[in-house]
Parts: sequence; structure tokens; C-alpha cells
Amino acid sequence: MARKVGSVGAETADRVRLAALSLFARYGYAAVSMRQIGREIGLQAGAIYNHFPTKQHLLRGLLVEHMERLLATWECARDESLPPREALIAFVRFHIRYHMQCGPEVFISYMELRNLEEHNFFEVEELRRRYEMNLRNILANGRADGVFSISDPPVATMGIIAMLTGITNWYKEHGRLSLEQIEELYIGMIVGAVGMKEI
Amino acid sequence: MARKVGSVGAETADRVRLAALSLFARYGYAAVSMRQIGREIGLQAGAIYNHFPTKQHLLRGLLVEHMERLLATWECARDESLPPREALIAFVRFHIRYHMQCGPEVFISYMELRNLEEHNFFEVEELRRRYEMNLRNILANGRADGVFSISDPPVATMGIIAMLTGITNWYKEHGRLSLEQIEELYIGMIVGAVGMKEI
Amino acid sequence: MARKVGSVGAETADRVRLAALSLFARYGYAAVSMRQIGREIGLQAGAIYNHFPTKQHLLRGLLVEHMERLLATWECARDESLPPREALIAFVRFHIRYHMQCGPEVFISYMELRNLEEHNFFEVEELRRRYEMNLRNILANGRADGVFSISDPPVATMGIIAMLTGITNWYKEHGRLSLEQIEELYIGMIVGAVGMKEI
Amino acid sequence: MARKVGSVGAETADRVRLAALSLFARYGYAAVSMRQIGREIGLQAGAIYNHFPTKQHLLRGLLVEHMERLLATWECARDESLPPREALIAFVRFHIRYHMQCGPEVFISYMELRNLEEHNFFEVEELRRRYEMNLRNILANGRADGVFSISDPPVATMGIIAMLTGITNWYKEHGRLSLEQIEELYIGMIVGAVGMKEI
DNA sequence: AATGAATGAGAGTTCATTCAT
DNA sequence: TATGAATGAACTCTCATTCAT
Repeated sequence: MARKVGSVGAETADRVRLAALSLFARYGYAAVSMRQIGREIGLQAGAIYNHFPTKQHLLRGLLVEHMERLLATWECARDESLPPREALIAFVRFHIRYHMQCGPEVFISYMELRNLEEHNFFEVEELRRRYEMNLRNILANGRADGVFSISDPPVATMGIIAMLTGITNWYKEHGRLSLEQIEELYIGMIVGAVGMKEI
Repeated sequence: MARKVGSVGAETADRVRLAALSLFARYGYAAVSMRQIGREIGLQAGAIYNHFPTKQHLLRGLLVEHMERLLATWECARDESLPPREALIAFVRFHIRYHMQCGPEVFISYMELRNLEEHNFFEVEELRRRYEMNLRNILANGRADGVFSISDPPVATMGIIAMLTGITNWYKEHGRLSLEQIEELYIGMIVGAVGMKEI
Repeated sequence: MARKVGSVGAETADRVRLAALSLFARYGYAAVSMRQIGREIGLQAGAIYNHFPTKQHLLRGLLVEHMERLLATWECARDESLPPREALIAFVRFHIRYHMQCGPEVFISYMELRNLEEHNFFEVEELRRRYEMNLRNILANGRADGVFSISDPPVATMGIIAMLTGITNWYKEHGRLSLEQIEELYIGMIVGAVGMKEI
Repeated sequence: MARKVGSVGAETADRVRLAALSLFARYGYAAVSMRQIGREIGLQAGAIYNHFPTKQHLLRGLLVEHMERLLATWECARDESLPPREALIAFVRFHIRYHMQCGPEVFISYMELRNLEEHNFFEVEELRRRYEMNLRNILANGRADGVFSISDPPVATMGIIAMLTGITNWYKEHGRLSLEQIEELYIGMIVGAVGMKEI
């Protein structure tokens, strides 16, 4: 058949991306078929190949674009002039807010790394490293300034990131606590963990 | 053909479990085939079915048995008479040590939950809940006694567990830091996070 | 790869049906594999699933469609105004002619009933019942009119149907007797069996 | 494990035969597995091979032994001195009674012929031919004596056998009619079919 | 840009059969 | 004579991908 009335390439590609994101997050990359993705948006599996050359490209796109958006948004939002304690709190707030609004992307960014072919894996890892480096630098600066009493910034970075990203695993939109309350609770824990006095 | 000389059921089942554990951890449940598991230990795929009725049973077994061992070991190791701060530190030490020695089990316990059929999922979740309840009780007791300044024990529980379990994602046996050093670093962060003064 | 030049769905489906019919009749449903059906018509087994959702659907289709065609052809051919003796003879002629020209369908209709899933079985049974009811009504009418001396129309129906359908088991196209001769022989026996005087 | 107390070879072989007969009749030879047969009688599949060299031998045994028993019983029961009309009626009575008491054997004798390997098929066919020859001779004698008005004994044989054997397809032990009643009804039809006057 | 038919590979699972025990 | 573990082949069905239309 010919193109459906009003369907436009870029639009279709986006619908594919969205469907794939949601399905990968729910069932995992390996367990989701191109047919399933197509069915979700009323398309035959074959049509997806007009927009993405392979299933692997689809996955890579989702992960790389997510990381790039994350980095870009952070780089746009951060204030390099802030002193360490304020910088740390700003990072924590940003991380929680950003990650909570794109749960599926975050989820597959952790879960589907091993389904990336090697070169794609390295690409995503490099982006993640760059993002985490932001927190690491804040911690290192604070340590140098004597406001954080941490003895190993890399380990602290991993600990804090893990703690923060873990929220996606249990957070429910209309749960007992609002996102703002959760934010304050985590700021409290992290501020304590790096040895800063409560503010 | 027939049974190989010296082949014994329980032993073979264990070799299957081991191979499956390692492959699931590396490539994911959905991406690993029964043939691959068999090949790993010199068995035809079909022979696995002499020991496990389905692939799903294999996965469930790995997860349930891991959680049951974890719980049993903790219940045997814990000292209920310890005051909250010592109890927290004991839990942290236990969690890190236990989890570092069974990396693959821990990894698939987080990654493959969604590949469990519903009833198996509930079973594993219940075990996990019981384990986490131990930390939650410690935190709640410490809060009641006024030695921890946390305002929400459930959230603190999730934060601490995520932080601790995250170690498996980057820990390397012969890395820059020994397990003992990592242990001390995490104790430091967690003690700070719950508002206890450094010991 | 992709669609072969000139391949059209409906045509392929028909070739599959035909191959399946012939193979099921020769070897039995359970003993015929999808690969075998595909091989018969130069298709991969998987391609069959573009046309039939399961092997069971294939079987059901063959049986149901055969029975529906049989019923429709009979309902179109019968003359309700005939008196019982002529009606019986017309039915016998119709049954023999129709059944001889679709031997495989008739054969699997008797042989593969037990390989139908329950709901499909009931569907086919109901169609068969409707067809047999035609003969039963003819016999009952003839008995009421006093032209047939049978004491139990249902039993007579089963006996006659079995006798007639049995022809498919031994009839050979170029055998000793022509179809017309066979027809006359069976009319003779059945006319005698129901107690009508020879015509 | 060793032999179970009290189990004896011939006995076990019989239990296997019985289970196979019942399962083949219900589901068909190709659809029944050696494991299923074993399960039915509390045996591992492998143990069956102590009594029957292959699954095909099991089938062949059931069919050949059934036909041999049938022939032997008939040859013992028949009275060669009877005139044709009495001989025909005796055959009909014998056939119905014998076949009704071994429904599964009769059923698989018709259904599973095509699952016999060629040499086994010929063996069974020869036995069947010998049995049918009895009826054919009765019919031929009656025709020669002028008491039957059939023009083709072979065709009449096939018709009568089909009619009689068809009873197994619908007969139910506690149905509307007793076996004796059915017997009389069929004798009536067959006597009419061969042109004998009702007795 | 989409459909629908095809490929060839491979999935989980079952099978008849064998044989050490 | 039976068990239980194994083989190697086969099963139905699904997959990523391709391509004529």
C-alpha cells in the first residue's frame, strides 16, 4: 500500500522510537520483537526498516540520544560559579527531577547496556562517564575546599549516583510522598554522606 | 545416547545452574538459549529438561534460592542485641561482603525480575521485602532511640540498599581498592547519611 | 528473503491447503510436519504462518470447509418434492459421486476428528450431524409412508452412511468397476436394506 | 532400581500393550509417546524397551495379534455346514459381537494401518483379506445357490463389512438400544441388502 | 513510506532410543 | 527388569530482515 494520508517520515520514526522505548523498558530488548513494536503503532514490522536500519540501531539511538539530552540539559542548567555545597545540592535536584521524568529511558540505560554491540556500548559508556564526571568534580572540589569530608571522590560518586538512580525502581507518581519531599529526603542523606553539616 | 559414565543427576543439575547463572548474568535471560547453556557444560539442550522442567523454572530457581540463602545467612549472622548504630554497621558490612561474593546472583536478581512469570515474581519480591525489612527495622529503631536523624525510614532503606547494591556494578576483584577499604568508605557515607556522628 | 516474483497470498494459501490435505490424508495429521508441507510446495515452514496461524487452524479449515461445501452442494442439489424412494436413491447417488471426487477430504474427515481441539471438533460434528439428518429424514418419511420397512431410522442412517463412505477405502479410479456400476450396486443393496422392492 | 517386587516380564508386557492400545485408540499412534505409555502404568519410557524393541513393534503386535485372534475365534466358531442364509446371519452376529467387545483394537486396526511400516502393513492386510474372504465366500455360495440376489460379491462384501464395522463409531454401552437389538436391526438390513426374503 | 510474503536461522521443547547403573 | 540420564533429531512456532509491489 502507499503512504497513509498525513503520515510523515519523521513522525513515524518518532512513534517507532516511543513504542520501542516503552516495550524495551517493560519486557527487555531481547524479549521484544520488531513485529511487537510495529503492532503497537499499527505498522508492519517491515515498515520499521524504512526508518531504522536494524533493531540494534533503534536501541543505540534510544540510549545515545537519552544520554546526550541528559548531558546537554545539565550543561545548560548548571551554574559553574556555585560553591561546592550548593553545586552538590543543585546536581542532586537536577538528577532526581530529570530522571523521574524519563523513567523508561533511565531504566533501559541501565538494563540494556549489555545488549549493545561493543562499539555502541563504548559510546554510551563514554557519555555516562562524562555525566558522572560532573558529580565527581563537584565532590573533588568540595573535598579540596574542606567542606566535604569524603576520602575517595570516585567511590562517593558511584555511591551517590546509585542511590539517586535507584529512585526510579520504586517511585510511583501518586505514592505516599511527592517528588519534592523525596528530593528533600535525598538531599538530607547525601549532604550527610559527604560530611557536610545539615543546612 | 545413554548416561555418560560417572554422570550423576544432582551434579549435572548443579552444572546447569552454574552455567545458566553465568550466562544469564552476562547476556540476559531472554538472550540466552537452552542450547547455549548446554554447550557451556557439554550437554545437549534436551538433556537439561531431565533436571529442570522449563527455562523459566531454571530462572526462578536461581533467584529464589539466592534470596533464600541470603535471608538464611543474614538471619544466622545477625545479632539482635546490638544497639542501632552497631546494628546498622553490621548490616552494611554483611550486605557488602555477601553481595560481593555472589555478584552474578545479585545482578540477575535485579535484572531478570521482569522475565519472571507473575507468580514467581511475587515470590521473589516477597523475599526481597523480607530482607529489606531488616534494614528498615534497624533504621526505625535508631530513629526512635534518637541516634539516627532520618525522617523517613522506608526511603532511607531504599536509598541505602541502592547505594550498597550498586557496588556490584563497578567492583573489580583486583581494582584500586580492596573490599575492606570499600567497606569502610561506604560505612562512612551511610553513617553520615543517617545523621550519626562518625565513630 | 522477500516475496518471490509473482507470489500472491491467496494462491499460496491454497497451495498450502492442498499440500496439507494430501499429506494429512496419506500420513495423518500428527505424522506430518510443517516443514514437510512447506517442502511439498517449495516454501519454508515459517512462511506457512503468514497464511495460517497454527497447524491446528489448517486442519480445522480443511475439515470445516469440506463439510460446508458438502452441505451447500447437497442443499443446492436436492429436490424436496421427491417421494421417499426417489429421494433415497438421489441421496445415495449424490453421496457416492460427491465423496468419490474428494477422497482425501472425506478420508481426513473421518480420521482426523480426534486431532481437532475440542471446540473445533464440536463445530465439525455439528455439520456432520446436519448432513446425516438429511438421510435420516428421508428414511423417516419413507417409513411413515409405509414404503420403507425399517424399524429404526437412526440406526439405518448410520448403517447406510458407513456402507457408502466405506467406498473411499477401496475405490480405485481405474479399477474393475466404473463409478456408475458401483453406484448401481450400492443402490441395489440399500434399496434392499430398507425393504423397498427393487425398481 | 531393581525389579519391583512381584513384577514379572510377561505381566509388564501386557500392561504396556493395554496402555498402548488405549492411548493409540484415543490419540493416535503418532500422537502418543513412549513416555506417555510408560506414565500410564508407572514405568519409565526406557523400561518399555525391555519388552518391545521399538514403538513400531508395539503397534504391529497390537494389530497382528488382534487380527489373528479374530480369525482364530471365527474359525473356531463357524459352522461350515450351514446353508448360505444361516451362514450369513451367523457371520453378522459373530462380527458384531466380537467387534463390540474389542472396540479399541478394531478402531486402531482401521486408523493406524498407515502408520505401519510396509512389511507390517502387508502382514495385517493379508490377515484382513483372509477374514473378509469368509464373508465373500458365503455371499458367493448364496449367489450360486440362488438364495442371494447380489450381482457382485466382492462389492457386497465391502459394503457389508463397512456397515458392520461402522457400529463401533457410535455404539455406546448403555445407549438407547441393547447390543441384541442392534444385532437384529443389522441382520434385517443386510438380509434385505443381499436380496434374501426376511426370515 | 507502507504492505505482505518470503527466507533462513533459531527459539523452547519433545521425541524414540540407548545404556550405565 | 527398572531407573534416570543422555543423545541427536525433530517438532511447532517466532525472529530479524529483505524485497516486489
